[in-house]
Amino acid sequence: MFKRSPSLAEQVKFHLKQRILDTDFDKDRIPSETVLAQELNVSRNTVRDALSRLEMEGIVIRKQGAGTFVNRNVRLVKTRLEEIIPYEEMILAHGCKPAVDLLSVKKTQPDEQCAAQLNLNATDEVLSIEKLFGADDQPVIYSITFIPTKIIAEPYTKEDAIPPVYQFLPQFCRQSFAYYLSDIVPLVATPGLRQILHLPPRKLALLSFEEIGFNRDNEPIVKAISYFRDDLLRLRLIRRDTG
Amino acid sequence: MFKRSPSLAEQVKFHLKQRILDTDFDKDRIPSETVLAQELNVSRNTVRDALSRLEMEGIVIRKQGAGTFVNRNVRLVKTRLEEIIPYEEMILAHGCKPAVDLLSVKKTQPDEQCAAQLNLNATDEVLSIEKLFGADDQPVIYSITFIPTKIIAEPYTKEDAIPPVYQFLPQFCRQSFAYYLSDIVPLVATPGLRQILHLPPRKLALLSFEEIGFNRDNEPIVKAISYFRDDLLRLRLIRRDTG
DNA sequence: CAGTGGTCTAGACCACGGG
DNA sequence: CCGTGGTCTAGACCACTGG
Repeated sequence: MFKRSPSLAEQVKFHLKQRILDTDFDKDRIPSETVLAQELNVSRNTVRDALSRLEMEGIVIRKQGAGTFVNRNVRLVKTRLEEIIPYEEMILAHGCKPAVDLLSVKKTQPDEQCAAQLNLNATDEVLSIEKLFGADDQPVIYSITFIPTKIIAEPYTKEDAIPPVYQFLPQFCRQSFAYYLSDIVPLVATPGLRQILHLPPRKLALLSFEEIGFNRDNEPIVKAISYFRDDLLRLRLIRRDTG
Repeated sequence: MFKRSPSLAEQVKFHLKQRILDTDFDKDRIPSETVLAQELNVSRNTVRDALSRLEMEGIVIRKQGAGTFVNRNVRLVKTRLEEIIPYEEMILAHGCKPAVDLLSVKKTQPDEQCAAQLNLNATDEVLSIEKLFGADDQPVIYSITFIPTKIIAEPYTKEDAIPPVYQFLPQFCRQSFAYYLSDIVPLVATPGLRQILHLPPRKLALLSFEEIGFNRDNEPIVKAISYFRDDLLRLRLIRRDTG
């Protein structure tokens, strides 16, 4: 029934997700793990793996002794912070038409903080990429990305900077991407930001992400700052008791 | 070597965490899963379970074919948003002395939004609990919690409101607590908030959490709003590629 | 090539929930 | 009490990394 790659568990997860959307389970109750395992012809562990992922996303609630149930609340969760997803997808998940506008791509001298965060010398330069993301033709995210020029290994064009950085890095820098260390910072929009994001007069505060990206050798390879219209792009997440 | 409860995997995780702090592994490399399984006399799956949790916390990095390594960067992560932890612990993790000040406990009429979020009728009241958390005697978090009075089943005193709500609920409301659905919202501090949190003149923006808590039957049972001094209590997290 | 982590299986026992 | 999810085991094969 299933092939390998992506993993069986991932396929089972996808299958169940679809079934949850399509099917009306009795009282939102999902068949037991044993039954699912037999139906899908995989081991119970694999089913459990898939269900665990769905539970992490809040799509499903498990109760020992009772069963596994669909969580109808969590259609409200549009973004899962722990996962990196392209901003276009985030905008799509909010039901809007995404757009990307590449504002600029240029080599610059990093400021002191940025140089320190990326372990750069005084003479090292960075490639700075400015983008503006729109949702239904309204600007919602403004981001600046800094990549040390010394790690860029392949020739690139402006257009190559449009996709997410973590695709640029493997492609043009021969760098793996492992994870972001992200700070969530609130701020009062500066006049410059107000103009770029077309903020209405009443909208004063913005949310920003300040992120340092690391490769699999745990070396910092990219810095990114993103400013969000939190009123248009809700940042919502699920929090659980001590896992 | 280990007892059961908490789970073996949890104990192994704890054991490894200690060992990471105490031991200097060669080039930060942790023994292989097979070796650990033999040493600790548990199955490799259990070791993997423990390592997966450490990896989620960013404490460890795994590389297929190469090994598992300590991540020395992630001492910087003070808060894991996906997990609910008492604010006192969060403050402790920042290296500060935590304090709780119970500002008020009183029955009130919920506003329209709150009533809708908690599925309340027009006549239902809520117990509102105001707290102020300090770090090294400096106020850093101000929180208000709303619990529908109709679910309160046991007599309580003011002091019972000091611990986290998700302890109050099982104890006095016979309610299980399953998860929070949390919105992250930036805002410009109002004069009232400025006074409560003793904000310095330059500090304009605050971070707030607007959370609805659900029980295991997926019914909303509590609303909480928290305002953070993000400059004193850094909100930092690890983001990975699509799990 | 040997050794690592990644995935999957089949089977066992436990703890809990609801009838 | 039975059926559910929670935990653990032993063993297998794969994919990848590094020397």
